[in-house]
Amino acid sequence: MAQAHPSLFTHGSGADPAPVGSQRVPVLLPMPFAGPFDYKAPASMALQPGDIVSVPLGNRRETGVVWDTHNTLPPDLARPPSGKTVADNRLRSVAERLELPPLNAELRQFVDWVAAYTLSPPGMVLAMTLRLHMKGSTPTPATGWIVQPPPAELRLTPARQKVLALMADGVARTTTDIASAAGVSAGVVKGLADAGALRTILLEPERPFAQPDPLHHPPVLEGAQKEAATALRQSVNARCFSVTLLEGVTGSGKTEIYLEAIAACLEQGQQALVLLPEIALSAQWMDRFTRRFGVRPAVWHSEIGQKARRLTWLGAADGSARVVVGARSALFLPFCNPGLIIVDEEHESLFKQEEGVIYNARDMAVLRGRLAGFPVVVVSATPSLETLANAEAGRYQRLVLPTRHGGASLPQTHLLDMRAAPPPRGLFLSPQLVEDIASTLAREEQAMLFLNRRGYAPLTLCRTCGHRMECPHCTAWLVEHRNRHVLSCHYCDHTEPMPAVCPTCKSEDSLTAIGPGIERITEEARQLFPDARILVMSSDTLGGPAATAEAVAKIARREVDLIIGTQIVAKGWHFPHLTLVGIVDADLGLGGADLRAGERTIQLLHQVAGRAGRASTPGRVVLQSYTPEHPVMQALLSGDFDQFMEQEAEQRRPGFWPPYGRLAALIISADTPQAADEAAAQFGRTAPYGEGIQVLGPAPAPLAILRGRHRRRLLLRTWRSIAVQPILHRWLGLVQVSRHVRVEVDVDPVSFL
DNA sequence: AGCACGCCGACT
DNA sequence: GTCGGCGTGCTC
Repeated sequence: MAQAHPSLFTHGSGADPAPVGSQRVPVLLPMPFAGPFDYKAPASMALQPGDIVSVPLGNRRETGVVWDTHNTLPPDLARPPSGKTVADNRLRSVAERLELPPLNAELRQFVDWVAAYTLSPPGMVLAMTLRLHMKGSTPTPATGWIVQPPPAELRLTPARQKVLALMADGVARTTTDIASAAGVSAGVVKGLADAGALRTILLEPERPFAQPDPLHHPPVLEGAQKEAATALRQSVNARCFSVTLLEGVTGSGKTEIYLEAIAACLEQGQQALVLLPEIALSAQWMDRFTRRFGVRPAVWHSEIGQKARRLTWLGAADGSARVVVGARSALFLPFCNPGLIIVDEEHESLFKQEEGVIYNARDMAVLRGRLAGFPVVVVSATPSLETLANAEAGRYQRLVLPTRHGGASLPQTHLLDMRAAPPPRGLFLSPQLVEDIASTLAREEQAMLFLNRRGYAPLTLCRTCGHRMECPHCTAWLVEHRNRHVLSCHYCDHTEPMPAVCPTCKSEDSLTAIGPGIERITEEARQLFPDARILVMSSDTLGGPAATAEAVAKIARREVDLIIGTQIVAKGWHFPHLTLVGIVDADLGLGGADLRAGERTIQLLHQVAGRAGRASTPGRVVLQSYTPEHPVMQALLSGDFDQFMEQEAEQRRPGFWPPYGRLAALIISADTPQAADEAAAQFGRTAPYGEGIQVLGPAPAPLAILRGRHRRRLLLRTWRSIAVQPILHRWLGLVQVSRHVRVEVDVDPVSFL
């Protein structure tokens, strides 16, 4: 029969009753649970919130963090309590506390808020912080050797003498260091140790982060630059939450100015974080930082190695990493004393994480600053409408740098009406642009062609039967990559060989490339300028950060005449000899019903245009467009972005589109269209309603099939005064979807695909 | 997220 | 007759 007191009979894996003198602690695990799990721990372990612990879970061990008993969320974001509490006698015991710095209260609160804001399980947000990939439980500190008086009978071989000579300075070294420095084998070291001439000593943990010196090389600033730097320094010195928009055209010296904010932060003994949209591409940024502060900053992004990851994490936690520069995930590092976050290129959509925990690092940076009480600086030449609206409303301070510095002038912009002067059939560069490139090259200056499309041609069509080559797993055309003789999907990893005949009608030589990609433009340019030294910059031609840095260096050394690139060229590079930028298809990106298509296009094209004429020679920008009357083209022509953004604002205001309202998207995906439709219809039927609340959809997503999954979208739009999270919570609770249907919630969506 | 438990096809 | 597919459910 059932045991009267089960707890009396269980043993081993720890379901015994919590004895007096033990505590019940919530532990948040890096897993998609609704909240922390409770464990018990002996009072002698004296666990505190923030302690990193190892706990049993099922039949394995997991690393988690002792969490707070009471939540710190505002009512808007708080979730309904999960309800059930595990009885004392079913609690398992915390296995050990790990020798790692605890997560401070500020970071724990940040994790909870981000989880609540994005409707993600808090454990998944914690996982972004805990990405240490700790092998084993405790990190073993390295051990080294130092000399000690040898016993009299020690035999002194030549190899041993070399080691002892090296070690005479009393510095502790590891076996491998000794072996390589003394030019002997590791066996010699071992032999000396066994003979009693060396003894082990714990090495100090490595301090890989040299301290940046705020006085190393201060810039000479004047006028508006000086004022802006002073204002930023004041914000940092105030040591309280504020947000400042630092706005200035490309080449106006924004970086130098915000480096002054970092200097102020260093002077106060606090840590600074710089978020860049694509850290792997920023060799030039590192150089500027190093020139200013004398040392390189700590770096964080998703591809750094295990060791660097660990060091930067610990450096952030113990304060030895004074400045960290990183991609969006660096926002979740456990800084012990943060004093400043800079978000450079704040308008960049790369700050939006679109998978897993869906969040915008720019907005969450502002949140972290608010929770911990330090300033945040967002930086852009073309600020997002969201940020401009915040500045307008007085929530953000706005600093504007009106001119380029160092005598450089802004490039002149020319619009080419492609309807009036089209290129020859099958070609994509208009005669006027070709002439401009030719004369630029003749003057021995550099020119650039920009087209934001990889590959040779975006569409392959059969002239006989009209068949289009499409991805079998996505609603997308296959893009021809002629270099590799393949067709490839840009939304999944599908790649197939270029077929010889049409797969439908079997006609030979009937498949035709429609439209240009960067490879096709390169082909055209090689024919037009056979003597020019051409460099192609795209993610296909540049394997990684090292190759990108080398390409940029080649351009700076003037070993290239014509650069042909995708958006990789728009990343803030300094190309001093570049004087002409030709934009092959300025209209690209304006199609589709995307809320921010215009805004994004103008940001990208302005950024590309900004590559021209950064030194003393004036630059020229030529835009090829079939819609020159479009407001985006006109704004690029006049350079009046403020006016363009005001027009955008006026279009969004009446329908309470962001930033004058809030959006959240529900993306429903399933293996079959029926399952997706059924789930989407259920969400449609139970959609929230009320004043200031509206639901659009369900509708097939523009990418109706992605990686073989059928996708439907719904869009919740509310007044700005209404929080979307509680509405979404209630809504999700009303619908029970089958296990094969996935529902993603995207609060503040950027992409509408 | 992992991992075990649990029912239906192709093999030693 | 088993090994193993991944569908479902649980982990304090």
